[in-house]
Formats: sequence, structure tokens, C-alpha cells
Amino acid sequence: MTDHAQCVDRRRNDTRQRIIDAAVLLIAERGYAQTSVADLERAVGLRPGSGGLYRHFPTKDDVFSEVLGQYTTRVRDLRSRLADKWSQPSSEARHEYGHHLDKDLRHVLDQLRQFLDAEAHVVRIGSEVGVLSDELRSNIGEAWEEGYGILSDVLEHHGVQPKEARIRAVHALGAIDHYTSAVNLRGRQPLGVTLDEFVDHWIAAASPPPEAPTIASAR
Amino acid sequence: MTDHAQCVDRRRNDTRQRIIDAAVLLIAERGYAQTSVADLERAVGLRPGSGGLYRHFPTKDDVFSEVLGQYTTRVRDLRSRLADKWSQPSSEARHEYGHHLDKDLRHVLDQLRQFLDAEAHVVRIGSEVGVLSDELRSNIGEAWEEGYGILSDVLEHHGVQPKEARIRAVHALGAIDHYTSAVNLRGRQPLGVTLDEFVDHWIAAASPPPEAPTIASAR
Amino acid sequence: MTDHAQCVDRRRNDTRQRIIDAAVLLIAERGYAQTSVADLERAVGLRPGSGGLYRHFPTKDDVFSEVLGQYTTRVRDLRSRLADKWSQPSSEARHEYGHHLDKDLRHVLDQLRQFLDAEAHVVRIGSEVGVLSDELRSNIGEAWEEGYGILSDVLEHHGVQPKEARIRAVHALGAIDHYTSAVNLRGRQPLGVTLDEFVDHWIAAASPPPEAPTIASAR
Amino acid sequence: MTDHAQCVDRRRNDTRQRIIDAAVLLIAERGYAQTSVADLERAVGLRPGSGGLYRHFPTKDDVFSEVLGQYTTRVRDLRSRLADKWSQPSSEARHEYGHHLDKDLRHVLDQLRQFLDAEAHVVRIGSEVGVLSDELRSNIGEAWEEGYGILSDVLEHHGVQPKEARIRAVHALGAIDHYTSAVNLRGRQPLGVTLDEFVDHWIAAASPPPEAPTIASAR
DNA sequence: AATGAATGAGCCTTCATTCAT
DNA sequence: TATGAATGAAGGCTCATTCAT
Repeated sequence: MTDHAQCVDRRRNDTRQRIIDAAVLLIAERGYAQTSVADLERAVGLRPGSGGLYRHFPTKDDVFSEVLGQYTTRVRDLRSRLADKWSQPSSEARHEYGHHLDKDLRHVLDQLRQFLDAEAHVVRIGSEVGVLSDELRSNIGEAWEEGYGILSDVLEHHGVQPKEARIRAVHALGAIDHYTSAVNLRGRQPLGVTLDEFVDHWIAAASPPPEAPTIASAR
Repeated sequence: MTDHAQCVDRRRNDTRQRIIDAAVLLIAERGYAQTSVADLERAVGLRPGSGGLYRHFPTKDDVFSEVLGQYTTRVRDLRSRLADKWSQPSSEARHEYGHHLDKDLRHVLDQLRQFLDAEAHVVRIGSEVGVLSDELRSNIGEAWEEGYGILSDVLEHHGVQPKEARIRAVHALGAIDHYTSAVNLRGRQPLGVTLDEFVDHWIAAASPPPEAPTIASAR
Repeated sequence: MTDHAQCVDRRRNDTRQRIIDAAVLLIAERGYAQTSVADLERAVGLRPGSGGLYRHFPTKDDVFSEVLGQYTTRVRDLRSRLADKWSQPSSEARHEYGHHLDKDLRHVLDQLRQFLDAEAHVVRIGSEVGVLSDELRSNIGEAWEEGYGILSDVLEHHGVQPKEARIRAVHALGAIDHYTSAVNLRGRQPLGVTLDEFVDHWIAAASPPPEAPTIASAR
Repeated sequence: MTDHAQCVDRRRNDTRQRIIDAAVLLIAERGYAQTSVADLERAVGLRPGSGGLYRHFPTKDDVFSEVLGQYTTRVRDLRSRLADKWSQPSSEARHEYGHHLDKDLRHVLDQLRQFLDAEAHVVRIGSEVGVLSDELRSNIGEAWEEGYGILSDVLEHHGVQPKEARIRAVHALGAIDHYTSAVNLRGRQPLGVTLDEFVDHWIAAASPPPEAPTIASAR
């Protein structure tokens, strides 16, 4: 393979990735349904409406599929990054994660919220799931599975049985997803419940009752 | 009033309501965005594309606004129907609702689930909130507020303080909304958690800790 | 014929005329093309879109045809009213019309302008002639013929030969029509020429040159 | 630049201009309001209703705006072409324009009439001004201003004061516009006045009175 | 005389996608 | 690889008119 060929390949990947990045931005801004192929082309310097995008993706949906794929990867990364914190408590000595469930949950929630702030497009897509193709929907499903995993990891680390950890994780992530979406989309706090109030309760609800959960989970 | 007049009146309400009913069905089937005016017309026997719908609604969105409005009414009805059960425990002697929080919560959840099964279209619309107009969005917001209310009613009846009842209600309804949507839209149980498993946990999570709930919540 | 029947007939004519009056108003406001059958119905208290107008007119265009017809009648009236002024100079002694062409022309122009201010709808239609049906167009033609007549009357009265009077009349009315329309429609004075400037010139141009026109026209 | 590139460029300009040309024809035939986007597409060989026109113009109105723009340019050209004739009398020796107002006016009128015969569409649009958008209306206004200018140029060249030249120009062009439109749209000569009769009078009326025109206009 | 309902034809516009160059 | 052009299918909406009641 010549240098030239490499350069071409690079450029190709370049445009391809730039389309994805543009998609991320545009979706965050106006949503999936309102982002047209021409918009994407314009955003990356291709002539809008000329179909230049189809050199890089067979279909509009494939762009978004890739977007979601990369997102899933980032969720996975976050998950393993956090998992490391519990399993290698000494590495970040001062923080001492992995000892107190409460503290760890709050930390996870913080991380989760920070993460999602940086992934506004996916939050946005979340409110348009209904108009997505089946493939895209299942892409999103994968990401969610990893997301639940983040929470079940902490719980398991703290001795909650795997099965129960999963249940709690789904319950907890679902609750916060709903709350966040409600605030974002309807611009109003549900029943006037503030974020702080919600979070405090959430931490408490996510933790298993102090008495004897660990006994049941002793494996 | 003659038979005649009655007939005329009937016809009018008829088509209008039939459009709404058709909308309910079609939304449940393919979603809001995928339901065109022509689809609605076809569904009620008007010639598709002839604009016959516009004799009954000024705008496509107004159809859906009405759909959502009628839905909100039904949620409200459900709420007051359930509220009656706690406040008039003797009226349905054998059921004895209003005494045990656990039992009542399970009952509410059953009712809620039955209710939502019959309102599949709204669940579906919920997944398209992102593409909806502001008005439609706020219509949905209203319905949710009533929905949370159903749960906070039970909790309050059982001595949970109003503020905490609201927080718990939002948390609980959010969790179940997310779970249900996940199953409906992605056709898969999150982390393999079954409905029964989820429900059992949900009941437990929604109830305040057994010891001194009111005391605990008085902070 | 009973009183009742008369009453019905009255009402019928009533509604018919009210439709015409409404048309006059609506056209003046938004133009012919923008005035729909439903608008007319609404304006006279019929249910818009129910086709009630078709009890009184076979066609939308027939309404406007009638509107134009009544207008033509009014132009004719104005014409004969003015004609009387020249032929019966003594009747309104003080004004002494019929003696000085200049004065008379200015008077006619004033009357014409007053008249048209009260007939805004026709001025408006004038700017939409291009979208009118042939019949409507010829209706307008009739009115114009009467309009030219007003001017040729004055000129003839002052000794201008019929043929030349007609030419001058067409020329003069055309010039003022164009000027007025330009100001109305483009909201700007052509080449910055003000109304007063235009009128002064118009009077001068409409009058035949002082030397010997009367000789030629001596019949 | 290869043949290829040239061909591509040609094609682009081609369709765009062909749309404009088609618009000119269709407007002349049936008017602006009656010319739909689909009509234009059909006329240039695009599939009607497929929206192919929108690759070349962002909006239906933009097509007509361009049509009017090109027209204005042509009027301006005519104006400067004629202006040259008066200021450079020797260049076309035999015609000797610029010396006799009568002759020059007749010449201008001939040119104007020839010009407008070739611009039937604009005449037609003139009769639909009432239904046009503001932008289109102001486009037309521009063209008129140039048109008046043609006449005021001749008059000024012959010593008529600028202000009076402008008034006369507006008056004269208005008169002929009205006459022409009347004949075109109503298919009948106003008061039976023939074109020749009208023109002869027009020439006379447009010229300032022989004696001391400049003095008279200095008031 | 009036009305509710329906209709058909049409309108302007959008957009994912294809194709030749 | 990129682009101009075209296309087909749709989409929401308007409106004069008809018809049964």
C-alpha cells in the first residue's frame, strides 16, 4: 500500500467520521427527524442535496446507526472505567471508592449525568425512538443494556445478588431517565419535584435495605 | 327534538369521534409521525387526500391534541376512581382497600397497567415526544401530572407526607414508564428482567421503609 | 301574495344583497382572489363552508359579477349627476359649473376621486384583473366605458369634438388610473411625483389647447 | 477547462434559464397566479410535481422575482440605448434623433410598444399586481421607475425642466399603460379609440406647449 | 332557506435516493 | 471522490362546488 493510498484512505475515513460528528451535533440541536441528508452534507462541506453522503454510507439510517454504535462504545468505556474504580480501590487512594454504597452510587450518578450532558444527541434521540427504524431502535437498546450494567456493577460489587442487582439497576436507571426527559422535554419538574430532591430519594431507593440483603446475596 | 335532528347530530359527532378513534388506533400501530391526514381519512371512510378531515378539525395537530385531551380525562377519571377506593373503604367491603399499602400499591399498579394496555397509543406517542409540537407536548405533560397524582394519592393516604409522596410517585411512575417503553419499543426485557420481577421490586421500592415512614420523612 | 311570502321574499333579497355588500367590504380589504365563498358566508351569518351562498348565486363569480354590475350602475349615476351640472348650470347657481373647463375638470376629478375612495373594492379588483374570468373582465370594461364617458361629457360640453373628446377622456382617465394604482400598490410615488403636482398637470393636459379648438368643434 | 466541464456548466445554467423562459411564456399566456410550479416543471421537461424546480430556485416566487429582475435589466438597457441616441446624434447620422421632440417621442413610443409586445408577460403580471407578494410588487416598481425614466430622458434632453419632465413622463407612460392594458385584457378599444388615434394624441400631449416650455414650468 | 358533509382537483414544498459525469 | 440533476412519493392544506336532509 502506497503512502498515497493511505492518504486517500485517511481522507475517506476523515469525511466519514466528520459526517458522524456532524450528525451528533445536528441531532443534539434539532433531533433525528429534523436532520436531513442535505443538512449532514452541508455540515461537512459536501454540496447539500448532491448525495455526496452516499459515497460514505449506504443509507441515512446507516449514519445514525454508526452514531449510535460509537455512543454505545463510549458507554461501555464509561462502564469499564467505573468498574475499575471499585475493583482497584487503592489506585485512587484518596477517593476510596468501593467502600460505601451510598457514596459510590452518588458518584455513579454524577458520572452518568456528566456523561449524558456531553451526549445530548442521544438524549434527544431518546425522545424520538418511536420514529426510528427497528435497527436503530435495537442499537439504542444495546446502549441501554450497558447503561443498566453500570449500575448493576456497583450494586454487585457491594454484595447485591446479580439478579437483584439487575432489577435494581433497571429500576433506578429508568426512574432517572424518565425524570430527566420529563424536565428536558416538558420544561417542567414533574409534580414540582426538584432535581436535588429526586436525587436524594434515588440514592436511597437504589440501595438495598440495610438489614440482611447481604446475607441473601452471599454466594 | 325530532329524530331527524338527532340523526344529524349523531352524524356530526360520529365522524369527528371516529377520526379520533381512528387516530388512537393508527398511532398505537405506527406512531404519530407516521400517521398522515390521508391515513386518518381513509380509516374513517373519507376519500384520502380530499381534506375531508378538515371539516372536523382545523389542523392535523388538533386531532392529536384532542386525542391527548380525551386521554387526560380518562387518566383523571382513573385517578378519582382509585382515590374513592381508599377514602370509602367500606363501600367495597370485601376488597378492603386502603388498609395495607403493599396491597394497595399492587392494586394501583395492576390498574395502571391495565389502563395503559388499553392506551397503547399514548405509550407510543410518549416515544415520539421529541417530534411533537409544544402544544402537544404540554398536553402530554398534563396527563403525566395526573398519573403521578394517582400514586401520590395512595402514598398520602397511607400517611406519607405530601412532599415525599410526590417524590416517590415521580420516581415510581418513571421507573415503570421506562421499563414498559423499553419492552414495547425494543421488544426485549432490559437486562433480562421480567415483568414479575420488576413489579415485585417496584412495590417494595415504592413503599416507604416500614419503620416510622412518617417520622423518617419529617425532615 | 301573503305578507308572509313577502317577508320571505324580502329576506331572500336581503341575504342576496348582504352577500354583495359583504363582498364589497371583503374585496376592499383583501382582494378578490383572497375572498373565498366561505368568507362571504361567514360575513353574512351563513355557516361558512356549508354552501349556503349557492342558494343565492349559482357561482362565486356571479357574486362578483353582480358586485361589478351594481358598481357600474353607480358610475352611470355619477355620470348623469355630473352631466346635469353642465346642462343645468342655473340649478346650482353659485357653483356656476359648465362655464370654465378648467374649473369643471378639477371638479370632475375631485368627484371622481371621492367616488373611488368610496369604491375601494373596485380599485382593488383593478389590480387583479388578470386573474378574473372573461365575464368579470368585461363587467369591468363596462364600468370603465362609463368612466371615460364622464370626462368626455365635460369636454364635449365645452365644445370639444366628440371624437377628440373621447380620445382625451381615455388618455386622461388612464393617466390618473395608473398614477393612483401605482401609489396604492407600490406605496411609492412614481418618480417622486406628488399627487398635487400630478393633478395640476393633469388638468392642463386634459384641456384642449386654447387656440381654436372650439372652432373645429362648432357643430 | 474540458469539454466536459463546459457541458456541465451549460446544463446547469440551461435548466435554470429555461425555467425562467418557460415562466415568461406561461405568464404571458395565462398569468402569474395560474402558473403553478408543476406547470413550469412540465414546460422544461421535468416531471411535474416532482419538485425538480426546487433545485434551481428556493421558491416559486423566486422564479418570478428573477423573471422580473431580468425584465428590469432589459428596461434599463432600453433606456440607456435610447439615451445614447439623443446624446450622440451623429452616430446614426441619417436618423438625426435628438433634434425634434415630436419625432423623438414618436420614436420612443414605437420602441416602447415594440419592447412591450415582446414582454407580454410583464404586461400580464401588471394586471395581477394585487395578488403578488410585496417583494414581487417592489420588483415591478423598479421596472416602472426605469420606464418613466425613458420618457423623462427625452423630455429633459429637449429642455424640459427635470421636475416637469418627471411629471409628464409619469402622466404619459401611465396613459399608455392603461390604454394598452385595456385593449389587452378587455379585448376592446376604450370608447372605440383606435391605437393610431390614441398615439397621435399621446404625442401631442406629452410634448410641452410650443411656446416657452421651460418658462411655463418654472413656477 | 339553510346546513353538515363530502369531494376532487390542485397547490407548494420536502426529501431520500439514484445516476451520469 | 464529488457533484448537479432528476425523481417519486408523500405531506399538509385550500377551496369551489354538490348533495342529502
